[in-house]
Parts: sequence; C-alpha cells; structure tokens
Amino acid sequence: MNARPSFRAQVLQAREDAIVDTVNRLLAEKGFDAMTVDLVAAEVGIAKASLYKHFASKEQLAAAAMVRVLDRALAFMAGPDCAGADALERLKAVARWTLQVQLAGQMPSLPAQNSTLRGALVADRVYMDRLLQLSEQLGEWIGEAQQGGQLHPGLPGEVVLYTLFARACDPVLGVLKAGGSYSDAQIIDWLLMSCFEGLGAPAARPRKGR
Amino acid sequence: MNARPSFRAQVLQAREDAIVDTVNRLLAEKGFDAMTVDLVAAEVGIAKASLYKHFASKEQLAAAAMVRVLDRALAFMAGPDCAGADALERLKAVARWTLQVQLAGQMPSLPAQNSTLRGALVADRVYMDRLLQLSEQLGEWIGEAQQGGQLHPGLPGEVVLYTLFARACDPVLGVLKAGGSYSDAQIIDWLLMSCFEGLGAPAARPRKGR
DNA sequence: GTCTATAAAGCGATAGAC
DNA sequence: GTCTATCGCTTTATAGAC
Repeated sequence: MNARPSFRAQVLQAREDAIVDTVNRLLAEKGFDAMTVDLVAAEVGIAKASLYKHFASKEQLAAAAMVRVLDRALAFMAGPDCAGADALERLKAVARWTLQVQLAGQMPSLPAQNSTLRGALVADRVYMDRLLQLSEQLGEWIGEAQQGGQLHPGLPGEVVLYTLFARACDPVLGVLKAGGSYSDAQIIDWLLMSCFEGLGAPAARPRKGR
Repeated sequence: MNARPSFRAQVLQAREDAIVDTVNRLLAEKGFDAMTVDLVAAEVGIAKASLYKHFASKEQLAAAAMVRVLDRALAFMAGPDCAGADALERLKAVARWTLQVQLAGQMPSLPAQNSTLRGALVADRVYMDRLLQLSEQLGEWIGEAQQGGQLHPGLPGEVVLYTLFARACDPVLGVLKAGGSYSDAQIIDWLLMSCFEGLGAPAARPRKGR
C-alpha cells in the first residue's frame, strides 16, 4: 500500500523474511509434522510468542513458505530460461528447476493427508492466487505442447499437470542423493529422463493403443 | 514352529490379523503421523492396553502392516500374472498391481522423513527380509529387461527400482481419484503410461544423448 | 513486539485389578 | 490377555510483564 515504507516496517519485513526462510528450510528437511514451532523460533533466534505475533498459526507459517516458493517458480517461468524456448522445452526447464530447488533443500514437503493444513491453505487467498497463476501458466504451455504434438497423445493435460507437481517433490531424488554415488547433475538428468521419456525403451513404445 | 497350533493360538492369530488389517487401512487413509493408537484400538474394538500386548509400539504396528503388503506383493510376483510374461511385462504387471492396491485404499503410506520409524523398520528382521526379497526379485527382472533392450538405455537399474517403489504410492493417483471424473481403470492406464512411456511424445524422444 | 512462564490438549505407553 | 485409569511427555498456543 505505502510506496515509502518506514524503516521500522522494513525491519519487520526483514525479520519475517528470515522466519519464512527458516520455515522453508525446515519444511524441506523434516516435513510439516516433524517441524515444531519451538524449533522454528529457536533457529530464527526469537521467542515463540514473538513468532505468533507475525503468524497466527503453524499452518500460516507453512502457507507463507509455500507462497514464497510459488513466487520463485513464477519468477523463473517469467524469466529468460523460459523465454525463447518452445512449450515442451519450457516444461522441461520448469521440471528441472523444481528438482534443483529440491536438491538444494528448499522444497517444502507438506503431507497431502493433513486436513487441518489443507483447510488453512485453501482458505489462504494469497496461496490460492499463486497456485492458480502457476497452474494456469503451466496449463497454457501444456496445451501448446499438446497441439504441437510434443506430449504423449494418450495423456490428458490434467494428468501431465498433476504429474509435474508430484515430480517436484519426488522422493526418488532424496533416495538417490542419500546414496551418495552420483552427482547432482547426473541425478537430475535421470529424473528428467524418466519423467519425460519413461522407464521403457523407445522401441518398446507402441504406435497405437495397446 | 508348532505344526498344530492350539485353538487358542489360532484365535490370537486371527485377532492380530484383524489389528494389522485395521492398521493397514488407517495407514493408507491418514498416514503414519495422523494414525493414533487410540483410533486403532477403537476400530479393532479392543482396549489400547490390549493392543500393546500384541505389538510393542506404534512403529511395530506399522512394520507389521508393511510386512503384510510386502508379502502380498511377493505372492503376486510369484503368481500366474507374472509367470509366462517377459521381464518388462512382469514389471508393468507389478506396477499395475501396486496402483490397484493404492486405489483400494490398502497401500500404507509412511513418511520418509520420520527417523524413529525408519530406525524401527530397519531393525525389524522380518520387514527387512521381505524388502530385500522384493528388491532382489525386481532387480533381477530389471536386469533381464535391460539386457533385452526393453528399458530406457540411459537409466541405471537402481533408478528404475526406486522409481517403481515411488510410483507405488504416487500422490497423483489420489488427486485424480478425488477429482471423480475418471474411472479407476482409466486412471491406472494413464499412470502406467506416464511411468513407462513418459510425458513426452514418442517422436520427441531423441535417438542419441542430447 | 519481545520476552518468560504457563495453559490446554493430544498422544504414546504403562500400572494394576480381574 | 483384557480392561479402566492414568502417567509422562510433547506441542500448539496464549497470558501478562516490560
């Protein structure tokens, strides 16, 4: 609202950024359930009661972290890496970016089954707005890629969209990373390959429906 | 040990089966963290203290449920659906079976990040034995399929194995199911397609490394 | 807004009678 | 082995002084 925020407001904003950063990291490390508000406060270096002056609940903390990562994704999709490429290349670039974020320990992992959290997220206007923006942009690119014959003709765009979301937090990456035998770049290449080209051999792919 | 278990032992075994059934269903429904021992006892219809006479901890309950589903998987892999087929068809049959189990609400979903649970599982001899058996059988088939040129030549068998495990509890299935627009068979076909053939079009697959 | 201290509730696990 | 009742701990959230 205010074009020239006061110094005091800037300090508060910076503190909230630090909080969200910590929440983001802890959500990626331990997941929502194992992340305690006490630990967040301790890592930020403030008292827990102070945390609750900035965010009304643990769910609001998670929502703020999700908004941040969604904003980062939207910024990437509007950036140079997705500028001159065709639709399929843009989708692959986004998928690669999500894997890099996950590899960097910055991809929050929320339990899909926690109903309290789900309720808080769908009730969060900012979160839902960002999620919708991202889905619409991806849906647009998916449509383009389909019309260009770049996507598997047997798969609806909806399935492609959900699959891309799911691969952004694919546990396979963590397992391969934990094994320690492969480089980050190698892991990302394999996961992108399995996602877009499948586990089967090219020759094994049938020309028509089986 | 005993070839002729007493009637009393059979009753106890039946009760433990009922417990594991309930745990299996609740793990699939709510996940490990949201599943409370109180709820398990209530659904089985016994007191919580009685539960702890059969299983020493919540983790042991989860381990028992995992052993059950691993045994079911091993039985399927030794059964007629995997008998006369070639290696790739066997792998696809197993993947399809896991999706059907998930669709039936019988696939336990454990948090990969819970260290207490992980420790209890790796310390469980029966669980580790079944997991190893299953991994070795799958690894064998993967090796055969690779030698037969039926799997993507760019992917190591390890990546294929972990991916199959991950797709067994792929959240995409739940999202598509919750949407309510598609039949169970349709959903399974799409997920198998995206897993083995990938999201990209056949023509888009490069002949050699990009 | 930040702190210390505490309330309030949920949950895993156990004691002890039968 | 099954039950009722409860312990002990963790965790979310808040009260009240400064």
